[in-house]
Amino acid sequence: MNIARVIVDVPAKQTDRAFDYKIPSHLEGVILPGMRVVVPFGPRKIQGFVTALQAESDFQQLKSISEPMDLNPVLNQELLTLGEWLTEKTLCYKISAFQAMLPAALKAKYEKKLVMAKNADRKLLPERVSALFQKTEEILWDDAVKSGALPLLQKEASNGNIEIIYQVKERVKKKKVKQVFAAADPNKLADYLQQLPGNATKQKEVLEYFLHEEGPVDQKELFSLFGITSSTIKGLMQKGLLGQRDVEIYRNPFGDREFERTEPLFLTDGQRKAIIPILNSIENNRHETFLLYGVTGSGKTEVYLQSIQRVLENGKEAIVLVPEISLTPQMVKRFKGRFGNQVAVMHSGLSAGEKYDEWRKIQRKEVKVVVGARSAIFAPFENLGIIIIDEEHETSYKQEENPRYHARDVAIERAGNHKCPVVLGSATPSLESFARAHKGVYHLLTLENRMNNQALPSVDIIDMREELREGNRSMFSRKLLEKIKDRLGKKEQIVLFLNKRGHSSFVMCRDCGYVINCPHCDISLTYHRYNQQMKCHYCGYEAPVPNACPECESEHIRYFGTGTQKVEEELAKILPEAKVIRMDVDTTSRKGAHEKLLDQFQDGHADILLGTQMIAKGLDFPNITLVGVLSADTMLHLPDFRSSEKTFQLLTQVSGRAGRHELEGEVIIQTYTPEHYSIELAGEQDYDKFYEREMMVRKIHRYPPFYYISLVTVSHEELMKAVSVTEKITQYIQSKLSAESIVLGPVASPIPRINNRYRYQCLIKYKREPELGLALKKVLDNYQQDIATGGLSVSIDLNPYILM
DNA sequence: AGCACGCCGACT
DNA sequence: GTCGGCGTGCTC
Repeated sequence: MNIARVIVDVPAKQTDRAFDYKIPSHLEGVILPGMRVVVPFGPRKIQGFVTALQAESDFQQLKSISEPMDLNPVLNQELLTLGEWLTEKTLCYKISAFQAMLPAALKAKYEKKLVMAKNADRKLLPERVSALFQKTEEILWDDAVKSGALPLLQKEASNGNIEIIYQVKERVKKKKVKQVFAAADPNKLADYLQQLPGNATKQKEVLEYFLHEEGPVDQKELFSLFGITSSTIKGLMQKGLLGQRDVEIYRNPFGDREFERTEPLFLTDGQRKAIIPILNSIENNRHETFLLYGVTGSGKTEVYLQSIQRVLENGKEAIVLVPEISLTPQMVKRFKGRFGNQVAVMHSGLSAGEKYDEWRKIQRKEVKVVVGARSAIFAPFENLGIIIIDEEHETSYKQEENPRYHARDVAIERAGNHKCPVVLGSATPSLESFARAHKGVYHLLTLENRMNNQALPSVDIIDMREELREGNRSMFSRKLLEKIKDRLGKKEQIVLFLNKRGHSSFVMCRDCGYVINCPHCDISLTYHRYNQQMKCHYCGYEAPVPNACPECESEHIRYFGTGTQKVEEELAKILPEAKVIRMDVDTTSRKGAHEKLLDQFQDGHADILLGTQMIAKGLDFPNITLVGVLSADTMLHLPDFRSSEKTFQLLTQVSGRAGRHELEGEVIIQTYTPEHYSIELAGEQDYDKFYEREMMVRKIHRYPPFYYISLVTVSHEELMKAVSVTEKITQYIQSKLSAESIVLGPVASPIPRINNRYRYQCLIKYKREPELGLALKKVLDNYQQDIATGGLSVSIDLNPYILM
């Protein structure tokens, strides 16, 4: 078994297979499946993943593995197999699947450099070249290109005077601290202490310290303790009195924060009824998917916590997924509070190094629970007892780049491997999941009442067209304003929700109606007030607001649409006494800002919390009695068959923020389309009715959950190329499918151009097409050349969540 | 994805 | 005659 099958780090069709390598004798038994290795590949060296060991290979001229990159495999057998599965399910490259399962820190970094050959005679080198090597031993390739001396250097390389080397490097280093310890016994230290000259005061102090404390001490601590620098330590080390070593440590994103321990709460009848089947499944090692459907505030989290507790008692591990956006300190607190340092947390707010450290805690079995966003589903546990997905309906569980996986699917696959339950929790389940629960594919568990039986808040829907007709042109309806004033008077708190950050959404000329678009994308530019710039959210293009309309030269340029910033300004104008905290991507991007703002609000330092998406979930403050949704329809008109569902879910989630404790809550929803069923039913907080209504719509239009959908998006710099390729793909797919399936296309994408690339697409709706995956694979094969060199891009999503 | 190899046009 | 353009095919 001295041959390794290796998947190399070259994401391309032609290299999407295993390459065999010899394992050099000194590495036999060291190299194991799941390890990262450095291998020679053509003239360069690259990273690869060992997927298996074997005794023989069909290939004649095997090369040898250069070196291992890990002491222990980073992928266990289950994850290796899961990688294969991912590849098939999402049509991605094997290497992409493996990399998606690991923290980004483990992705290789490559360096290409030039060094002088060992036997090269400096004097024989051209002057320009030897001058370059005067300062450094090695020259980075990119620097060589910039210097313009590359042709010369290459010539010397072919003469054998210069070597081109390829290096594979780690992206992130393990964090280490230097520790100092006594390297001699106390007697010897005491002896030396005597011999030291009187002016060596610092050395004396340090030695005296080590007479009592022999143990390793962080060097930093010594520095601050005695006001010394490393030279003092070095001096003592040279005398053989002290020793120094590097110790690996974890970065600690939570500081030395203590989390207050909590005990399991007494379950309500409803919770108890819901948890029994889950515990049953845990005890019997049964793979089963539960849909835990409970209104906001019904205590789903406690059900999760106690299920996990049972899993831990059985010596197994748990994965909890929460949407990125609600992975708030509040959420972390609940899990760390219950399970202490058995919990690892993985979310995008952590640096690459911090994520890597949390991942290593899992890998080393130092923790038993991981709470994290989408990618935490790949946590390298080996003894999973439960997987929980909170806010199951959230679209952020779908990865929108390759591999385009849905965490829910991965969860069910992994739970199948481990014979353990999956719990999907939501107050507003996705139609797909609720339908599956109805069909009995998932086991439906319902929490009907809020804890302490609080009433759901009362919801008022305000028709903003009516307001306009009656002369109210502000963004606040009279009723909302009145209620806000009322709460301000009572010292109760208010949450205002707006689904848009920034200032205005687009810039338009009032005279001719010209909307300023991005020159590279077919999308309007967004106005950002802080720097007076218009920005494209797709390609990053930025430009100042023009003084005059580019079309008609009118100076009546106006900003349309309302963002959080603008609301904040407006509030300051009409309610100057109100203290407002604004929470959106712009105010929470700094580390810890999120928590700080929430703490401020909780401590009553503000009356109004104004924010986007991110305040829709998880907030649980007793003093909130009014929730205002400033514009319910912002997402309703998106070209997306799920827009009604998303609107309903969002409104329901936001409404749930009010009146969770003793005080009763009220919700005001402002809208221009009050008659739309998703808004009307959100007002009535009737999920079941919404489900029925929406299912009818989906059935008529043949969308999920009645049909599966797949989306092929083609893009190219030339419009005609994009169109013709999409046309051919559409025809081919059509010819491969049964009569019940529907192929829509080719049509321009909802955003027909991004970054100067034209985008066309083809949507496939089907009930059963076992051959579709194969056909789509063939499509990719067929256009492989154009994709590789012709600037063509073909992306395939087998279950898209964003149709743009 | 790189990179080498190879086959054609424009220059010392 | 050679330098360098980028099309083609290979990487264990």
